[in-house]
Amino acid sequence: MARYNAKESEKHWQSEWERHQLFKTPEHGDKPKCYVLEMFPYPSGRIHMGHARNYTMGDVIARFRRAQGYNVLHPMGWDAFGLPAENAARDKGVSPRDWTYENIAHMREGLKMLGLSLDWTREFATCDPEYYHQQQKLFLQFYKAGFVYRGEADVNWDPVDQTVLANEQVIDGRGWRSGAVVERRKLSQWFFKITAFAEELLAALDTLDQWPEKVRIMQRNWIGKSEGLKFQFTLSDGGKLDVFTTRPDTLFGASFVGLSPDHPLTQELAKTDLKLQDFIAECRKTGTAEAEIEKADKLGYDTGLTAAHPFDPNWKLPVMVANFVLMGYGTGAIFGCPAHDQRDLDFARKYGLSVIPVVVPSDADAKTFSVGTEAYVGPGKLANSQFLDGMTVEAAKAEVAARLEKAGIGERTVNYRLRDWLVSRQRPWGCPIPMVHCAKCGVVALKESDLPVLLPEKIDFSKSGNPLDRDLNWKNVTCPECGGPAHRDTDTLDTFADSSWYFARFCDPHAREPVNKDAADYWMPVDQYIGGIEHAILHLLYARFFTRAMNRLGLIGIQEPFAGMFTQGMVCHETYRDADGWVTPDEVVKEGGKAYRKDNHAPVEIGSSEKMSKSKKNVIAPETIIADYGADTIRWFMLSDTPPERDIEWTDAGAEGCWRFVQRVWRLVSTAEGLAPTGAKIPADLDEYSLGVRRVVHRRTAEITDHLQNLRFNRAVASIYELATLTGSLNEKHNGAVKREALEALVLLMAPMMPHLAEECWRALGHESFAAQAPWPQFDPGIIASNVANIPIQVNGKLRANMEIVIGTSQEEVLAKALAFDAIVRAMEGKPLKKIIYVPNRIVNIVV
RNA sequence: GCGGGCGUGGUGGAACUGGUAGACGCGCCAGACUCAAAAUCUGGUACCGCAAGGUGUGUCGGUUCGAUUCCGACCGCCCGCACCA
Repeated sequence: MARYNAKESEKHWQSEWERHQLFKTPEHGDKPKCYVLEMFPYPSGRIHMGHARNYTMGDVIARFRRAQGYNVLHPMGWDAFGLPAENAARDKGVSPRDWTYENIAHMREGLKMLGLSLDWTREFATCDPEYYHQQQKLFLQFYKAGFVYRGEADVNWDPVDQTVLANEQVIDGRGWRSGAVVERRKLSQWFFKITAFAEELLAALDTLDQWPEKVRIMQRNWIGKSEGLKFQFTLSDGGKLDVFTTRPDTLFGASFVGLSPDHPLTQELAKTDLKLQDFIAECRKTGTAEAEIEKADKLGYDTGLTAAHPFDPNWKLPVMVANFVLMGYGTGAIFGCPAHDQRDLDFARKYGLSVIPVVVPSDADAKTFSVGTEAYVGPGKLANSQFLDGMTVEAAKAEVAARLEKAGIGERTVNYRLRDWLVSRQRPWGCPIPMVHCAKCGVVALKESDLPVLLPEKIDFSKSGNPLDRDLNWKNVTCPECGGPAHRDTDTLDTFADSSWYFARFCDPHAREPVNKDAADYWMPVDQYIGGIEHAILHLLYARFFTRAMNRLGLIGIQEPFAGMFTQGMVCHETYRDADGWVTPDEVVKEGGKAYRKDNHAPVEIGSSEKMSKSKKNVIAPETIIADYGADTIRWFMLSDTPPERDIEWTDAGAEGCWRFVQRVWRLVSTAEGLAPTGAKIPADLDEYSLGVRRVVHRRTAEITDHLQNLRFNRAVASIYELATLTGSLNEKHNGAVKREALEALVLLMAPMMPHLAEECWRALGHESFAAQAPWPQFDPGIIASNVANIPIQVNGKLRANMEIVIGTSQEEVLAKALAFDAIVRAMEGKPLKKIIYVPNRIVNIVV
């Protein structure tokens, strides 16, 4: 018997599949449809283990559904605009376009080596002019429908490179290339009005029952609906100030009024207050990232103004500008109640403001209750609050709201944390925004007939700033309204826009409109979407928004793009380091649990397992593994052991184990003896010996089907191991047709996971057809059923004995048998029987 | 800071709606085959104990006849936070 040659076999079957166009999307027909999609990759140059994991899972679903008789759409494309291409262009002097398409070519080969059942005829890249042309049309339609508007937003500005920086390009407050201290600057930019859909996007989460609960929770929190009260303070200079609060009940605990540094009133005051200008400048040194702003030390500036308490005009609260008050949330102004909000408390302690507890927990005394360094945010009764004293938090909220509404200075409002989506990017490698700025007509939208706005052939990265802004040939145009001189918008769209509708485009990737409605009506929504948890919020929310906006425009019939969602975990590996820093796995040999350098045998420290990353040098390239063991081995590894939603650790030992299993299956099939011919009927009068085998085969078939339906790949793998062990134990005493049934079940059940090996085995079993086209094995519940059950017997919840009963044995009989066991008698000795619990056909528990 | 998640043998993990904790894989140990090694096959493997038995699912507490599973508090690690994708 020859060893299984994965390299040859995989190449052979991949070309056979392609020659017979097995994975070309079928015509609509009357079969049920199944749209399987994995998040398309950024073409970084090489596939990595994360891709291998993600695309293997999707491929298993696609192949499984095809076998079950579904029409399957399983496409692939490229999320091809973005920063890395610009960085490469700047560093290596290549064009971002060439760099990107070369990477795509490499990665396409890498993916093909995995044996994925993709319809490559539908492939596109978001940087294809054809794709971003359609995206520009969408932008114009969104604009006409009022889903796009112009507003101001902060950006990270690098004063040396004269450019806007992404958050990841800001390191410790400095530009990553120039090292210059980054400033926050305001720019006039384009926004998508996602907040118009806030309530819908929130409410519809409840309908997404095939999404992970944690993703829905994250989205819910991100949208951040809060019901609260907006009310007005009267200031000492006679002005009015609106604040928003979700805790009106704590109004008597107020000790200051906080203004955002970006609040219009702050800006107004700064005009005549140099120190405030300095303070605002200081606040702007903090980056634009929320985490950074909230982690920064609390800073405040006393404006000298005071605000009168709405229930006591003589009670004056200082009005302070505070760096932790965000302009984008509520009204950009708050009242601070230090006793019941941690940020306010930190701030109050720093600036010596009073801390008055007004909500007292039920087990504390109002007279002595005080707040130290930790704010009390739990439930309780109101105190120190005049007419609110003794009320619950909820009642007090309602009371304050009612009184302020009656006084005409307050209004109950709903507020969302969700902000509108800023889509302008000052970058040259993105989808150009199809707008023109005219001195006379202002901002003018292009006509559809003027599209596409193509990126310039050559993008000049030799100087600082945005290349599109400097390319006057490209930038200068005539105004579509008045024909006078005008210039293009030199910003491009956030690459999140590109990935917000590509799934709809795959339904007909070359349609003359963004979306072919007929095709989308058939294929959408995506039945199973798979991707990383890191996209749980933004990408999914933006895609949901796009789909709704397109729905309003009549471009698509559905509201929610992804019926089923699954987020897979990351791929990790041990890290190694020596005195000179990180060491790559292939520079290391391991002996007896210790690691050494291959070249000079110097000891290497083994570090924790972490997400594979270039920076920690703990990357294993899928191509290497495929070259050594083949695609089926890497696929099997990705599906084995670790539940798909959890992080997986790549280990050499595990890979070798998978490889051995590939060989074992091949040996089982190729050396099988005494099989009945293909298509042989199983005799009705089977002996118990062969019947027992059938029972297990059908039981495993049922299990594996169920596991795959629920994306429990690791469990399916475990069941296949058990099935393999069973087929290995078959001998000359077993019926030949039963043996064939067992082996064919093994091959077809593993086929979605190890498709190449399955084809080879299918041939070896005498079939001329493709395993990839064979129908999914069926199981017969009548064969699975067993008439005996094992019953554990416990005394006081502790296992003492086991017995076998015939299912349906009466309770009396079961208990009598249980009480007769030696071990039970011994365990009960000298203790009076209290009661017996019997769960039919499951367990007996004797309480003494 | 805010939000989300995870924690079970030497190791990855399994345990359906609260009902025998450790399926299956890796590793390790023993045996078979072999001149030998590799590969393969068979058996064993939570911990303590000769055994009877006892102890065990991050820690502490609670509910229950019975808790890995439900509740509360804590500890540790990981992810997201709007210009990375």
